[in-house]
Amino acid sequence: MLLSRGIYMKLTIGEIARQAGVSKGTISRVINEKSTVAKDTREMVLAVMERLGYQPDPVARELSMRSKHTLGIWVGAGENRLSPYFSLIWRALLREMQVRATQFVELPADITEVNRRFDAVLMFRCADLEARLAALASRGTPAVLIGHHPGISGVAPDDPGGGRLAAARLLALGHRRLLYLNVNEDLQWATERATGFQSELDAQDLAGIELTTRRGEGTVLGGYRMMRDAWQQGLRPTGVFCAIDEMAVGALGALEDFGVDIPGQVSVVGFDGLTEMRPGLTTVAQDIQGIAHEAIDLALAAIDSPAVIQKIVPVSFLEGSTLGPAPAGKRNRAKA
Amino acid sequence: MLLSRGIYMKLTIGEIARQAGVSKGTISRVINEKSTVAKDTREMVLAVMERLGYQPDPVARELSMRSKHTLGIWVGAGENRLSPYFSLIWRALLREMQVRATQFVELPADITEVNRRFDAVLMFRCADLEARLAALASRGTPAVLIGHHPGISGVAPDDPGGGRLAAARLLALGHRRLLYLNVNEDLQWATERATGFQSELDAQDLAGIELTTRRGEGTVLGGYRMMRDAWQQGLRPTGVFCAIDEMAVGALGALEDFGVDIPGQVSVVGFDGLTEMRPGLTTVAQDIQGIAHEAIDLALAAIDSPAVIQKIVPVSFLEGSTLGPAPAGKRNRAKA
DNA sequence: CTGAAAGCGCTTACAG
DNA sequence: CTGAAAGCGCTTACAG
Repeated sequence: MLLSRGIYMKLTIGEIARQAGVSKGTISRVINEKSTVAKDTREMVLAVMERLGYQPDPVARELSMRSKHTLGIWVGAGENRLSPYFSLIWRALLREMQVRATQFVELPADITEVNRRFDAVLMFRCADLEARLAALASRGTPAVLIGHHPGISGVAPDDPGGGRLAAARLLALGHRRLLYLNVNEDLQWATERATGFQSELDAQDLAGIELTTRRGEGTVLGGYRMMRDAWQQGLRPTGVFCAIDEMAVGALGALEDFGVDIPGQVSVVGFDGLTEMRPGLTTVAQDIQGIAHEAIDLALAAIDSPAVIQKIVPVSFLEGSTLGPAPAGKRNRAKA
Repeated sequence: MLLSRGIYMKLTIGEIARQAGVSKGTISRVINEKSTVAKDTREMVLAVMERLGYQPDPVARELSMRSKHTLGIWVGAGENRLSPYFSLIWRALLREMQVRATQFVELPADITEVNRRFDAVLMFRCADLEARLAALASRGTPAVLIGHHPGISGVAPDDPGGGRLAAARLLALGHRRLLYLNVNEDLQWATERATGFQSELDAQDLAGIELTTRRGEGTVLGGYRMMRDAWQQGLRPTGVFCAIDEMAVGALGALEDFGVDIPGQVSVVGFDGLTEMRPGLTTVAQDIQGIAHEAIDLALAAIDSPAVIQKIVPVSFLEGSTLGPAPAGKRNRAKA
């Protein structure tokens, strides 16, 4: 449909207002779902927007709506920015800030270069966390962590719960000989996933449970090597739980190379929910968008109050094609 | 330093203008490096901005500057959005659009859901490219490709040149027994990298060159498996060139598992420049930011003109620790 | 070389 | 329930 002022004119709230015969304020109220618009008016406006394919301009919304706050995201040198998980959480944060009309800026790794004032800063867990927190504290800038750490607001997935979930599902399917592939660094989330897994095994206290734990590099290659070595050394788990999906992908690769039937002989469960990496992967999924949402909430809250709030976002079990019942006849039988 | 209107006030151009004793217009001209500002004025303004740690608000700039155009990025279902390369190009595009004050929006995978009008759309190469181009053409929306394709504007790295570069370096270091690990899909860039590599070998026409090519999955695991199998089958290249860095990382892993000295016995060269994945990786690096820059240029140009422009962005050779001279005594010697 | 003013597209008190 | 108007922080003709 031709717009009256020329086809290349950007569609704005003004044009919608004109065609709908109401004021721009009313259009805005419809967009923002304010309750103060008459039903008829609302529907008429929506129809016009629909007909013209109008979408409000996010940049203008942001400038107009925003809280006057600037949030920084501080990615240090340590994080693996190329990891799939990081890529997802990053995009989730962007999307969230756009929706919340909050300005965000990426800080340089070296904070001494930062001249600009930030109302709050979002960080990821990293090796030099303490130093960074000190740097922020000395500037009086509140910090919020994706992860958790004593004395600072943060949001993290339910790592222990995820570990328990994985254990419960494996046990319910009859798996007794279990292998846990962990990362070789002492990372808090890794510890919690392991602890959760173990606690569920303890809680169920079934006969014949055998758990072997191995540690290695938290990558596809790391998972591959651990699984390959374990198998070569005669370990014959029926259920494998991996601290992160990358390792699960590697472990699956190794099992495939041995001609092992999945999930006929061995079931594999990962953690994070990156099924895009490996369609059909069974995994404990993080709610990445939810975490991003909470992180922004916490950051905004931290500007006004020094209260430390730690949020846990639930995880869910994504059942794919790499999980099945333990092979018949092997249940409860001791390792060869 | 305390701002006169309260410490929590957002620092704006108005405050800088007030403290510098000039108008907002002048501040803006300094920010934008217009040549029409007196040297003294400029320096004074810069000093004030520096002292206060002022940074212009990108959102306001965008709203005020922008070309009135909306660019869409169309990521289909096909791309591996979790790949490191995708993650980097995505962030580069974001940054570029921010700098260029161009509005951008991600389109849903299914274009029939798109009601909104886009002035141009940026796409990546994918399986259903033709169908997508047709969909855009029927709407009269110009498309620009990251990659290249007949009849459509696009920007791509110099894939053939990169292949040649890799070959030239390996040859110059005395490597004669070469292995090329390629992806198992017929992707244009893969073909061009291979062709470039081969063409340099042909051009130099040295004695004793042996090139083996293998194809496999374009992942770390794929590279690992190809290298492992090749080695197990007795292939003893001194130089390995991989179509993408992921494969190089995998190949290096396999060689490590065999206890092969790198680069003493074998040199490995990747493609893309993802040294973050593997510090010290020798690789043909793409200029990702440059590609993003050109892509936006082309998209903006496509709005005004139907001309088809194909841009090639140069690559560079990143010399890391996985490249060295061919082992002495093995040069020019035939394979065992 | 610089200032005053209009404008980017939207939101939101303030009236009515 | 709705309109008119001011404002978000910046840029850019237009004068001078």
